[in-house]
Amino acid sequence: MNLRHLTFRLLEVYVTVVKTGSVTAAARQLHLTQPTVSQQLKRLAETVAEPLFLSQGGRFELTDTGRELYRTALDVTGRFADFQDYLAELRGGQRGRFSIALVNTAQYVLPKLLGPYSRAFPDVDLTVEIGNRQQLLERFERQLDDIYVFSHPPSLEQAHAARFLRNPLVMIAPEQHPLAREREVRLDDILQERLLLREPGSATRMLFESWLQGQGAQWSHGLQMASNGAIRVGVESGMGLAVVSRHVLPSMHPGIVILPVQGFPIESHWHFIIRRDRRLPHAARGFLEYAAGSLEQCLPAEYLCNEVSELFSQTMAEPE
Amino acid sequence: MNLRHLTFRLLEVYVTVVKTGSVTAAARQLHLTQPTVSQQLKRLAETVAEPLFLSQGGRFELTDTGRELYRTALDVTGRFADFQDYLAELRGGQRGRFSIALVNTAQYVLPKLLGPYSRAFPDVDLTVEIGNRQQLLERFERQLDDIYVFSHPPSLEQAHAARFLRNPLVMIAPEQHPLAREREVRLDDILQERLLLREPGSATRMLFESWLQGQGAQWSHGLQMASNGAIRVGVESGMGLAVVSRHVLPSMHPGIVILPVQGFPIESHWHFIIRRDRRLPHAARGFLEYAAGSLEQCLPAEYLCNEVSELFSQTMAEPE
DNA sequence: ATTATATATAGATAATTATCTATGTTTGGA
DNA sequence: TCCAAACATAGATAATTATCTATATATAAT
Repeated sequence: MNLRHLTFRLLEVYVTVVKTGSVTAAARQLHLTQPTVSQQLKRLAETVAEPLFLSQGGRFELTDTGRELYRTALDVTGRFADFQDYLAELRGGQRGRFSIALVNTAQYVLPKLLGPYSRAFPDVDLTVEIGNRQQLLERFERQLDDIYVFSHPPSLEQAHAARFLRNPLVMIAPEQHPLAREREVRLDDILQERLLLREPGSATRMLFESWLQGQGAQWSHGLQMASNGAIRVGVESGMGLAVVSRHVLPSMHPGIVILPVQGFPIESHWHFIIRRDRRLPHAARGFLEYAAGSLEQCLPAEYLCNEVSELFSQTMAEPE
Repeated sequence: MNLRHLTFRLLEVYVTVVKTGSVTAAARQLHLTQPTVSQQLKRLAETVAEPLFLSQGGRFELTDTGRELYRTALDVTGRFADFQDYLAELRGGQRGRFSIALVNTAQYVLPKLLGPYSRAFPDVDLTVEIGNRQQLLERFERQLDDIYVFSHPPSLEQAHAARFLRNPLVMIAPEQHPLAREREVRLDDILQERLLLREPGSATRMLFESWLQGQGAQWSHGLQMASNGAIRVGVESGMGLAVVSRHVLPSMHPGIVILPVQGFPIESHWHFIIRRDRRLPHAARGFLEYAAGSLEQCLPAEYLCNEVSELFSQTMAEPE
């Protein structure tokens, strides 16, 4: 037999024999029969092609070679145990890396979850990608990320999705706006106003436009702005009205009011999305588990909609 | 597959692949075919149950797990290589231990060989046992030593033997002895003298007595002394004559003369003896090889009789 | 687009391992 | 001197490994 064919198991057996000082004891400890261990020893000695023990009978004593092999075996199995610890941590989601891609709007909220998570699992390397819906869809196509956050999941053929947070869209107006004090505002009352809109690839815009279409209405004047922050400031300084996620507004938002337009807020939800065909890193799974358990502590109760655990039942059910 | 069944060979393959950065190159280097290496990699990844590479196509990149495994594999195979170095040294006879048992008389000569040997191989642990023939025979029976030095080998059934040095027995007398100046002395002339003899178990005594018997003669007065040194001093101070190995006398030996008795010196040889049934430690073999090559440099030419290398042909011819 | 190169998959097989049960053989005590 | 405990040997078998040849597929460079 060649040294190459030496297995870790065999070294493990050898170490146990040396530690216990007895073949029979080692066999008991390893849940093997005594002859099995005897034969393993014999094979090991043949492999090394040097005697490892003196006195074949009764108790035995190590030769120098045996002692040297014992040292080697301890080092080697120990080093390997380290690697297995590494794997265990990895699998427990306490270590590793994953990437998560967010739609722009979600960046106002997700840090509240990601922050505590990162503090709890400092050995996980986390990459956060941000883009509008269009950009994210491209990343999704190219399988660049492990978890995506969309308000409307792409084709469920390829992905699993679970809602985790309400994302109400509200109509906002400057404080000085004539309708700012009304109890209720009808859509028709504002269709002539100027509306600040996100770019076409944006989810917020898509949602609003499809809602509008459902109402059979059409807006007259629009002005496109690339960021939610810019829109907020624009509204504040009287440039017009806008439809934004409720989360874009800080809890206190002087200078801006939410108009109680009929049919508003437009309800939508953010989802965690994972691809069916991509192996989910343990760390990513760990994050989702963390989210399932800690969403309540991290985010305001009024927006909660924790269905994250459904992801697990979906993925568990899948064939390997 | 279980991590236990992991072989060193597999790690070696993995390390080679990572080092060369290519399956094909690794295969060439290891004298394997490319599919073999591919499959080994696959098996390894299955064993670890984590992906080790990204991008199945073209060139690949290690994952974190792959890198960690690479580190582990390097450590482990490196540690194991150390052990193999140890084995190589052991087998080269540069390291290890053995014991050699000498008859009393040989202790006057063997240090001249053992000294240079020990300086040349400082990592060999050497034990030298000394006793008279009888004591050595007992050690031989109990298989306590690796090499024995006898003048007459015990049963060759059980042992291999090879002569390495002449051991002439001489008759010595005090300088003042009446026959000290004679050209030749007849045995009859001295049979009445007092003879200082070693104890019955001694080889020198046995040899001399059997020679005497061959001559049909018998000695009248004897006096037993336990050591060659004591005998030499005894003769020097006029206690009587003695038969000793020529090697017992220093090259200059004032106060003592060698009597030119008829039939003297009694010729005999020292042999290196090794048991057939006992595994010869590599270091012991190394010593014998050293002896075969360096006897000439270590011992006076007049006593040389280097047949040590015959031991090797004998042992080589033996079935395993 | 074509081709050359690198990698993956499939299918086969001899060698080896891991393990058992049953049965000898030593060896240290009672 | 005889026994019990520990170790070794033999023979058997299912699982696994190591390796091949032949073939398919993907990638990068003309």
